[in-house]
Parts: sequence; C-alpha cells; structure tokens
Amino acid sequence: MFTLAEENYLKAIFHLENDCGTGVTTNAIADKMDTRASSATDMIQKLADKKVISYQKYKGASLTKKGKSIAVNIIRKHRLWEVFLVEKLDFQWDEVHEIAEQLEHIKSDALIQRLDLFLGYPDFDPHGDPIPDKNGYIKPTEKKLLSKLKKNQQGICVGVKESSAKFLQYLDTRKIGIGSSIKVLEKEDFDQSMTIQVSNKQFFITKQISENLYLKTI
Amino acid sequence: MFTLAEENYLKAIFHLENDCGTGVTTNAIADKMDTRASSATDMIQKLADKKVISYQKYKGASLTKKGKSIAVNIIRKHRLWEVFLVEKLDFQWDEVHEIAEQLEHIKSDALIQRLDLFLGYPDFDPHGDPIPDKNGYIKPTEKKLLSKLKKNQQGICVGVKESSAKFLQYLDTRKIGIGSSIKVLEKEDFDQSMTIQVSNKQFFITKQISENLYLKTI
DNA sequence: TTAAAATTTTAGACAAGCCTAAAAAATAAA
DNA sequence: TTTATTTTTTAGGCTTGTCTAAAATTTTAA
Repeated sequence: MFTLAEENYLKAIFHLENDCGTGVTTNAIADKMDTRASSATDMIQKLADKKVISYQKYKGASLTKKGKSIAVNIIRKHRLWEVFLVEKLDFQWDEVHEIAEQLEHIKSDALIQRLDLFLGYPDFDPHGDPIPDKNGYIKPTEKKLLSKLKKNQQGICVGVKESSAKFLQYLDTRKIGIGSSIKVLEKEDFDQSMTIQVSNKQFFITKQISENLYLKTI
Repeated sequence: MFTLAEENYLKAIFHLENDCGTGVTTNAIADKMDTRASSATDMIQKLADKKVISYQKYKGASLTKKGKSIAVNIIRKHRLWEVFLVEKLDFQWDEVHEIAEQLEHIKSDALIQRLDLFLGYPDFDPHGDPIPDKNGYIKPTEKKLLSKLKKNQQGICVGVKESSAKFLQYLDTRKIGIGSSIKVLEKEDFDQSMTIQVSNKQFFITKQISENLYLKTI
C-alpha cells in the first residue's frame, strides 16, 4: 500500500515523464511537488526501494511498469471524480481540481467501478483529458496545441493543457470551452500572438494562451 | 485545520460521550481508537491545547462547543456519503461504512452542500442514523432498543446501534431492515433472549441482537 | 581542460503519531 | 486506613515526510 505522499510523487513523476518524454530530474520533481530537492531525493530513494521507479544517483528517475500502473490508476480516479463533480453536482470546470486531488486517494476498487458505471463510462474529464480504463489503457487522441496551427487553420477545442482555475475562468469569459470551434485569423511571427475566431467573435490571444489549448484539426 | 488522526479522535470522543452521557476516560478512547492509552493521552493533550476538548489529568475528557461542532460535521459528511453510496451507487448497507470512513475527511464545504442537495437533503443514513444539518443540528428521534420492549409490544425498525458488516448481513438473511415491523412474541427473563415476529416469520434472537436494533414503538 | 556554477545527495534535525516500559495517581480491597 | 490493583501519564524511541546546511557530483564556461 502506498501513502498519500508516495501517491502524489508517483503522479507527479508520471506527468513530468509524459510531458517531456524522458526520465525526470530530482529538481523537476521537487519543483512539481513544491518541496526541496533533498526531500525529493529522500522520496525518490524510497520509491526506488519499493520498485515503482528506476533510479540511479544523479541520473534522474522514471516509473517502472508497476509505478506507472499505480500512477495511471490515481489519474483515472481523479478524472472520474471530476466528471462526477461537474456532471452530477453541477460544479464549474474551474472548481473541481482541488476537490478531486483529495478524492483521488480514496481506496476502494468497488467504489471506482461503480462510480464509472454511474457516470456512464465517460471517455474524457471536464478539461478534455482522457480517462484511463480500469486496465490503465489510455485511448490515444490526436490533438494539437493551438500554438502549432498556422494562419487560416481551424479546429475544435478538445482539451486544455493547463487547468488552473484562473486560466479556465479566462476561457469562460470568452466562451471558449470543450467543443468550441476555433480558427486562426492572424498569427504574429514575432511573439506568436494570434487573432482567433470563436463562433462569431474575435479575440487577440498571447502565446501563453495558445500553448495551453488543445485542438482537433479538421 | 485538523489532521486525519485528530478528526478521528474527535469523532470517537463524540460517540463515546453520546453513548454514555458523560465525560470519557483515556482508556475508553484508546479502546475505541484501537490504540494504546499512552497514545490516547498524547492526542488528548494535543486536542486540549487546541481547545476542542476540555481535559484535566486523570479526570477524563469531553468535547468543547468547538470540538463538538467539528465532530458533528464529520459525522454529517460520513452519513451523507453513505446515502450517496447506497442510493446512487447501489452499494448494500453493510458495504458502505469503510468507504465513508475515508470520504468523511474530504475537505470542501461546497462539496457537502452540493452533495446534500443532490441527495435531496436526506434525514437519515442507510442505517437509520440521523444526518446533522449544516448547522450541526441533529433532529431528536424517539427510538427504543428492541431489548427494552416487553412481551407483545411491537414497533418499526428505525435503526441499528452496531453497524458492522457481520451484524448487517445477519439482519439481511432474516429480511430485517429499516422499516421492518417487529413484534415481541416471547421474552426469556433468564438471558433476555426473545422470539420475534418479522412480517410473517418468527425468529429466535439473543440479547446481543435485541440490544442493537432500534424501534419506534406504535 | 580546468575552474566555476548548478544540481543532487547526505547528514542531522524536527513534528506528528504511534510504540514499550516505568512512574504516578486514583480506585478498590483487606 | 493502609495496601493492592487498575488507570493514566511520562519518558524515551521509532517511522514518515519535511527542512537546512554542507558535501559530492555533474555540467558549463573560461
């Protein structure tokens, strides 16, 4: 059995490895966990002892098969609870992350199985992130960052990379959400800023925004 | 903010105080928490420092107003989650206690408020225990232990005192549940055992059973 | 390619929550 | 009422997860 802290480290390492495609450094983990490098080292060594990460001193860490399976299960729980909060309890998409951070650690396979059924086996959470199935399988989705699109290309918003309440509220005020159709009208070479069209409105957005919106191009 | 351990001690002290009507001893707390008296003393002193219990060395402890309010809120969360598990996720009444023990520690007032609404503001949990409202008010209910009834008296089952899975399953096999009509046909002075009638069946039950079933007499 | 800078690890400490063993206080019994 | 027993508290130790400060290693730069 894994403690709350261990589970959170595993999740953090999973996300870091997923984003960068490579093994992750101690500093990156410490950063993500908002703690000190020395604390991260301590935990990394403990997780290595438990065979959920492979690790060589000074060389960074990466999840083993077992570690990955534990991390994916936590993510599955997190995303299912987010669906529950939005679909059943009528929370907004910017309000659910913190609560799901707590709920994801509840230990009961039966609970998650029944919750999944209750929600109708959803494929995506309210931010467009795929929900792993009970075997840990994550359906691969073709999605592109809005920032990768060129002038006149368009797509449907299928997810957000960042999911901080502030960013989500920014999107809300512009009526941008999962399913919104977005077209690039102008793109500035100099700073990557864009003018985009969402339904019948136009917005000027910075690189910081376009790098956090996922589209499915059409 | 209170830790998980602190919350569990507060809940235990609340239940002990409620059952016996008086301040509770260190040993009673240790017993309920399945730990050592020395550990209980440590925690009692910490809770007294935090002003949630009043405590004098060697004299036992009792909850302050603040402590009681925290305990009742945890119980409210526990019982609401139990309703959710049974009503929405189709769990049996003997399966929900352990899961609710985890869920009761999730910290979010908005969550509980919305859960309460989602469930239709239930008054009782699946074991017949009253659900405190958001101000901590517990509706007083007149209920009697089956063991207090005399021959030929009858009532409707409105709750169980013990709620272990084993006891609940025992009741299930005899089709005794909340709402069952129960009549005392015979009562043995010597050992308090009884013959009872439930719908059209008769059962022989021991004192241990009759002391754990609450009835509303008619 | 060697010195400076950055990263990572180790060493030692601390709080929370538990333990055992022993001391202190309260209660029961002779 | 004095002794025996039970209850409760204290003392000291252990683990988890954190910290700071210092040492070790790796990377970068001169």
